[in-house]
Amino acid sequence: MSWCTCSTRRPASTTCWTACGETPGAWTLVWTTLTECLERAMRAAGWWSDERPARLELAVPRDPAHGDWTTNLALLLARELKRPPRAVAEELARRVAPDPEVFAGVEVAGPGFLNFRYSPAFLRRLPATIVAAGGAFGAADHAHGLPVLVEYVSANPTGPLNVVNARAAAVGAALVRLLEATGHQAAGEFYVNDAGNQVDLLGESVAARVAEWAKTAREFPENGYRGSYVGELAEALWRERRSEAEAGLARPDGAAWFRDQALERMQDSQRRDLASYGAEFALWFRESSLHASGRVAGALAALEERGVVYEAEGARWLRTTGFGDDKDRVIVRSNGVPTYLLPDIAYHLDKRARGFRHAVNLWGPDHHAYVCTLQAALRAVGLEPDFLEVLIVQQVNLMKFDPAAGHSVPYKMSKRAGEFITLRDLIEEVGADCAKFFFLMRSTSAHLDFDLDLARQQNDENPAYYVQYAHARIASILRFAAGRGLTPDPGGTVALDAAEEIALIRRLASFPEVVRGAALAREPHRIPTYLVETAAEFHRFYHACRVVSDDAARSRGRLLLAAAARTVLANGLALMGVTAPERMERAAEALS
RNA sequence: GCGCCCGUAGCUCAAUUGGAUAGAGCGUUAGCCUCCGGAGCUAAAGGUUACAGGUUCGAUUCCUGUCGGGCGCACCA
Repeated sequence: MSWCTCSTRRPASTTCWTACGETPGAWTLVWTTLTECLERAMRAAGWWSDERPARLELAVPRDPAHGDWTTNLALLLARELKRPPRAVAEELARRVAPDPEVFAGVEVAGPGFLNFRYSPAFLRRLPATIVAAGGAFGAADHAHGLPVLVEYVSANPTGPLNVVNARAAAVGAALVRLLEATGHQAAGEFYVNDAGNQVDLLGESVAARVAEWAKTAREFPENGYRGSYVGELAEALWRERRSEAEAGLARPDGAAWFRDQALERMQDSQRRDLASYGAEFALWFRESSLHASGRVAGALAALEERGVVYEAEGARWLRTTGFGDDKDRVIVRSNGVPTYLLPDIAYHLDKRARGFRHAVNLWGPDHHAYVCTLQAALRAVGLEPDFLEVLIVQQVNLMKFDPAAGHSVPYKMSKRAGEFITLRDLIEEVGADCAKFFFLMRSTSAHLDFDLDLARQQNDENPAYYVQYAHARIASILRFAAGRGLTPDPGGTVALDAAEEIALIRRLASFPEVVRGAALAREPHRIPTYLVETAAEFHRFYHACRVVSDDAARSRGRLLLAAAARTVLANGLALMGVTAPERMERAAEALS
């Protein structure tokens, strides 16, 4: 193992976070070294205990007056030690020795906070560090390659994707990127429920529509799928595969052909929609493969071996009570057919068997009652208690402006069966970037009011353009400067000491911590929140500090800072799956 | 009836898992372009964080109860 030659002496493989130049493009958080620094101080004071690290809290304070990093460690210790918090803080402050290349020092403030402040030299160096790191800035190896499977969307293949699927797709894809950026080995997966009677029903519905083309009598199934896409599927089959379709209608067991055709085509359609939306899945996992490979039967055997299955009322029950569920669940019906729970167990055993150490599932609001059940079932079959983590993606209310009411009201979808707004409609209406930005802007667990009119507007009222505009504006400045032969100062040698310059640098410095927090809390919305604030910080800098001026040295220094801001904005947008445009053109205002 | 999510400025939402003076956008009002993109910036106004208790140095955050909104409560998936 090689070691970085700078003062941190960190193993080069885990990368050095200072601008020492030994491992450019690599960035380990200040967080890591501050944690170690506090650990040493506690050991020196004799206050160390092994469970301490898990509780150690470091944060970037809201108020810049409180420094660049802060910890409430002394306040927590004071309770255990039964000593005044200020006294504990003072003693810790005497013993911590933050790297002088990075921190100007530590101060005790308020009831007993320890506040750390970056050194001027570190701040001056930072823009060059960020630009050198490029797309890697913000990423850090926190999880050491922990394999995590994120399952999301997983819509039934019986119809087009809806707006909640669109929200889940935006959140899931962002989560995968966030986990990768924080050192997880993350994979996205789509679970296809192709084995239930829903798919049979779709097949029957399509067959009935094909029969209309064939002028054959065939009853449309009760509760069949009546959306216009069923008719379109039928027409496509009739035009492209007429002889097979006719044979399928004639045979008593011909429904299977329609089911398989409908399934393939629906899945292709969903795959195309999601790909155009930037949600790529490493695997589309079919439930039917679990049955075919014997894994469902295997799961049942594993459960029985553990003695958590019993018979009652002609069915077989899983004793999920005792593992956190409030009642036991049927896994094999009295007619011998498994319920959905059993393949779900088999599926998660398969996830674990494929090497994933953790599973994150994104489910719609109608499944939240099932969370406890499945988690209990997985514990019953012997998986780690916290193997499965479920995030509920809450519902979306599409809103439209109502002139009569004077404000936006929920957009009423057509009452006709099967008519609803699809993911594709939404992209055509407001654009993929805008849709993703709006979905990611809000906390996943909260209901979302999606204002269609606002999202469609290409003007200053649309928050989605604000961040993109800042990025495009920086690109424009760099183009303008290049035309005058000015490029960013690569060495970061020019002092940037205007208040707006320092405020911007400090904000850029906190990006890796925001990424870490967003990934850890599974809260992608922290990224757009941060980016909006960062864009605002940049605009303030832009208005206060003329970038390209007659002073070439100063111009190059400010160009470097602008380039660093662009790097952070681009990296944040990339995490969201939103494009970072080099230039933006306003659409024609004349459009109705 | 039971369970889960939510209740923060007129509206839509933040608030770094219990931290310091609760912040943005939209809307309202008043300002800022001889100059790098005005899709921008500055400022004002707007709050008993639904309500009542509790836990502690400290609560929008945690606990209990009440009110209000949403979603679930199958041998459907």
